Amino acid sequence: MAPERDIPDATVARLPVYRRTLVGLAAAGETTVSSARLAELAGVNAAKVRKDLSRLGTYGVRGVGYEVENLLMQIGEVLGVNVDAPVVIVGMGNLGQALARYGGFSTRGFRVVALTDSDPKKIGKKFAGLTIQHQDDLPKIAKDLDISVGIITTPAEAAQQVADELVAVGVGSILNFAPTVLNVPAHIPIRKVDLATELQILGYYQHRAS
Amino acid sequence: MAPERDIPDATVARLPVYRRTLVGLAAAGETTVSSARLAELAGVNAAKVRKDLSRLGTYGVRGVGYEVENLLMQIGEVLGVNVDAPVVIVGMGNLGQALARYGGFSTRGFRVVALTDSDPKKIGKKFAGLTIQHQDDLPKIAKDLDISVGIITTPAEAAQQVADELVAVGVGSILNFAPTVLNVPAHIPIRKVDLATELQILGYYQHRAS
DNA sequence: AGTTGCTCGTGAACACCTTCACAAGCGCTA
DNA sequence: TAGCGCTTGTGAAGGTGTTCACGAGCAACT
Ligand SMILES: NC(=O)c1ccc[n+]([C@@H]2O[C@H](COP(=O)([O-])OP(=O)(O)OC[C@H]3O[C@@H](n4cnc5c(N)ncnc54)[C@H](O)[C@@H]3O)[C@@H](O)[C@H]2O)c1
Ligand SMILES: NC(=O)c1ccc[n+]([C@@H]2O[C@H](COP(=O)([O-])OP(=O)(O)OC[C@H]3O[C@@H](n4cnc5c(N)ncnc54)[C@H](O)[C@@H]3O)[C@@H](O)[C@H]2O)c1
Repeated sequence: MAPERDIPDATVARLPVYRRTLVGLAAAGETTVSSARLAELAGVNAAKVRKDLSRLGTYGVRGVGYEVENLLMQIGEVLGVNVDAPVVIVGMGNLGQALARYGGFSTRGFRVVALTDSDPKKIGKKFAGLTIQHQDDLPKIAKDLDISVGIITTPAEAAQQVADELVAVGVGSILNFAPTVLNVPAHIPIRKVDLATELQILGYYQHRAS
Repeated sequence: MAPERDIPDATVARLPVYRRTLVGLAAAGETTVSSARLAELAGVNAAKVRKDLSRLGTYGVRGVGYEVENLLMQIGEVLGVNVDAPVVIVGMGNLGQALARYGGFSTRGFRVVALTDSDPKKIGKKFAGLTIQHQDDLPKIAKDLDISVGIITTPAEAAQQVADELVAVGVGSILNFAPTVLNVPAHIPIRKVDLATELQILGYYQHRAS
């Protein structure tokens, strides 16, 4: 039951990519895959794949490769994809609406179960079968639906306050789209998706090449 | 003129965060900032800030700190934020529309100048002052507007094809939102923004904590 | 000018990650 | 059972990134 502990961060970050690749292979009817092939499809080095997978306690078969289904199950176990985590999206502007309508969550172990906003004009509107509720009702929503993940898509100025509210109602992890650094207790995992930062990084490499 | 070469990847990835922080400080009327303060606001270690900034050839003043305006200019120079890079968004679905309406590009050196899609029903629609054009017209668009950056927000299945088309018309860098690994020539910088991956990484850390 | 307090820049140590290279192991065939 | 081809798992080496710790330098005040 217990997945192996202490998987390196770099490995954890690659597991979802392996998983996605394996889902594709399984759909194509492949039953086994070598580290070399998986590496090519996932865009990484083959030795890295083997080292990563060995961290799971997963063992491949020498001379043959890894069993696709088995590997999928093991990675799913480690990532917790097999449990369905309830998600709330806070801030139903441009981005929040796009996320609410996105269908790619369900196959990855996440289910958007609530949408909130602080703008009275938005309350009551529907997206993808859910009604936007007021941010002030978050405590009740979180309790009723046992919210586990919070996604922040508010303007940067409101993001810290929203993060505090999410932590207060017991959310277990946070994904932040607002371009600002958030302070949360150390035990709450938090990650950011920062489009503008990515573009600027690209800017550097392109700029430098010329 | 020439910025220092060979800035480590890890440093480059942090420069946009420093920049954003400095913009905030400048707006608040601060003229100098210490590495300790900048570190706290940017959520990193102070020694790291100093090492990063020393890579720019930027010099602070001992006993005082760094001059905010000067630092902003230097980072902007390195990132190429001071030139206005024309951007095309390919795939005007949920996400593409949200990005098209997003106002945060202009202050970071990027300007969305064209939107394309392959769905005839979407051609001609307007977003944020731009009209969606057909993907087949990309060569002409790229030439006329001197497109420098391509953002891919199509379904994963179409992403590689779109990437090839972007490369063919001479785009200088690519930002990919589709959950798939893209193959592009080595000289084209490419980065991905992968929401589902981020959620799964969070899943691991949350799962593990329990 | 001398002293004090603060902050930078950086060498050195450490931790983490990647890559190479190869022995060990598996399945298949004869 | 022996031999062969293929692929894994991992020790070791090399590289990158982080953090510590401290000398050096500037400003301000006496
Ligand atoms: N739209 C994009 O493509 C894009 C791209 C990159 C980053 N971002 C970032 O994502 C965030 C959202 O962007 P957007 O374009 O959707 O902005 P938006 O202004 O369209 O939407 C923000 C929403 O948050 C709500 N809100 C504000 N304060 C709130 C609070 N305290 N509690 C709950 N809801 C609150 C607003 O009512 C609004 O509906 C911003 O931080 C932006 O910088 C957006
Ligand atoms: N919407 C989200 O919140 C979200 C979140 C994470 C990832 N993504 C990813 O971003 C991508 C877009 O998501 P979406 O929800 O906007 O999808 P969507 O289906 O709403 O939009 C895709 C658009 O791309 C267009 N398109 C398809 N093939 C094309 C081609 N060859 N050339 C040009 N345009 C083409 C379609 O006509 C459509 O308008 C997907 O890969 C999705 O997995 C989306």
